[in-house]
Amino acid sequence: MLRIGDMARLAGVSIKALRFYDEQGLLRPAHVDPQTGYRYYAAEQAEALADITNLRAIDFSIQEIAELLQAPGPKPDIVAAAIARKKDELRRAQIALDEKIRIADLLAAITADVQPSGLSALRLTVLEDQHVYAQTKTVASLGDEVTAMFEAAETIAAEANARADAPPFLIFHDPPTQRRNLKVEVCIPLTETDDQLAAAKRIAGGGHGISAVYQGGYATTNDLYRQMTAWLERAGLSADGPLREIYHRFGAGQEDYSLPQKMLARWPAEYLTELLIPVSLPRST
Amino acid sequence: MLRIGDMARLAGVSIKALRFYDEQGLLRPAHVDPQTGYRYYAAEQAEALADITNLRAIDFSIQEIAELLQAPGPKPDIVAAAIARKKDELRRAQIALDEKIRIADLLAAITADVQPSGLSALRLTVLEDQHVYAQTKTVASLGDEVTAMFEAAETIAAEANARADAPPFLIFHDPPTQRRNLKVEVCIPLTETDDQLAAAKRIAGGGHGISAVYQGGYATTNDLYRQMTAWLERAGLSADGPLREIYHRFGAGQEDYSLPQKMLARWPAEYLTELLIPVSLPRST
DNA sequence: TTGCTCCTCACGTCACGTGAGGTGGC
DNA sequence: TTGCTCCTCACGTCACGTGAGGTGGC
Repeated sequence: MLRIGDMARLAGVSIKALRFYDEQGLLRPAHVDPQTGYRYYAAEQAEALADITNLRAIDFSIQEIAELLQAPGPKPDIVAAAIARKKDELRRAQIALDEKIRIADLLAAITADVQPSGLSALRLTVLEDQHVYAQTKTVASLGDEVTAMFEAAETIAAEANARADAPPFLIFHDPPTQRRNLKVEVCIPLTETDDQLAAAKRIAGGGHGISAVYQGGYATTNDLYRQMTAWLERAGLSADGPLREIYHRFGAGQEDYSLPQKMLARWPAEYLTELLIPVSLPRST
Repeated sequence: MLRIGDMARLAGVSIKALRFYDEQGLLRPAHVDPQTGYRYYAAEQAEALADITNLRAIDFSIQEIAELLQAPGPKPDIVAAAIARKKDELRRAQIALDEKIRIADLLAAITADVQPSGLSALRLTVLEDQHVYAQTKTVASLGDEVTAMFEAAETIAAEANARADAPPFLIFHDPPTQRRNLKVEVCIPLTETDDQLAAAKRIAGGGHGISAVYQGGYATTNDLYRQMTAWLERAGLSADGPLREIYHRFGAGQEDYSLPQKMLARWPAEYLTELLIPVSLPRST
């Protein structure tokens, strides 16, 4: 019989870890002295412990190991399948890590330029899947024509009772700096389940964007957009999709629909608008 | 002024996160209503929050961010340097992950063969740096000659008062299955600081090994060794260095030295011996 | 007025590490 | 006998998430 310290040294784990495995029921000592509480392990238990440390080395959790070792059926097959699944998990973690390194590069590139911390104002955004009601149109100019599109779209979404609790947005298929005849797409977020509406569609996420928020009327959109693209350019990055303008707080007619209070502003000074430029992450370096 | 929910939506964080940042002093609301405790944020605070979320996205801890934002000096430089350091950290994490995937492959390969869980008996070991007193010699056969080498080595280490609290081991520069004239190296672990002893040296770690522990006399060494190499071979792996036999519990003369009780056994049946075969991890797949 | 938003506790997470304070074993 | 080993609490970790139970605001 081995005392806990012997077992720990033999297996290269801490005494605390062995006590923890005992407590969790993962590896009970072969014998516990009822007087002293001393744990005694059989030499053969080193094998069970090896199972545990081997699996811990590839990020199996204690619970996963417990389930694995209790599972009925042929052990080697079950363990092999579990390792294969874990490997997939590790690969996904690797992809996530790689993405983080590329984001670090992106942030580093931006830092050089933007004030005051170097990062402020620009926020990295992860684009999510979205269900929207969408209408695309080439408008002579921004303004009333776009407002009318939003009013109509909100009304339709409200009638279908499918509006989600998220801000509407505008996709600029032409840059906003192009004053005349720009193709724009009005988008109203819908609850995920709805697919009754004809113009409902899904915008696939997965990518990243750089966004900035500003307060006030829409007169500043163009300036900010120009500044953002200048920053991106100097950072060696470029847009990877059309600009989105997201209306977090805005003025609305609400004749045939109504919006939650939090989205509404009485005066342009209270508008809250986000400009979002999709970007692709730099190559890993 | 924005309420906590508005701020959260705008920045893509949870309300709970904002309360936590407040509590941690990372981002205090511009105003807190003394009556209700309601937190109100200024729209400009969205920029400070963007800093936080940007840095969180690349695994900065809350504390790191707090230190970074408080640090004196030119922000963009400080932030850029911190991002560079974090990138190194992420790279190291990536290397560690890659290693785990390769270990998963190694374990999967072994699983197919070994009973009962498929992993038992074989334990993955990470080789550490070690300081040892070492003597190499070609012995006619294993047995008394090796024992004498250990006795002499223990005595010398004891005289130098440099013995570390770790088991002695033998390196087989020839396979143990070669019965006659094998080159072996006797190693006694030393405390790290000692370099007075002439035959003291450092064994560099960093690699991995596969090890198995057995109880009893040394007659079984060869059998187990053969079994282990057979397992490795069938798993498509091969040894990447000489076999080590590590004596966790053994018989010793102790004439001119003495060892801690835990290392000693009275009879061969109580011996505890580990066989360790260095292996290189499979290529990442 | 009625939901909706916000508030403050309090607890859970994960696999142990770090003491504190005390006893058993060779 | 004296260290050495072991024991059991109790608390900390990290960045929030998940309620519970209650109040403010439009």
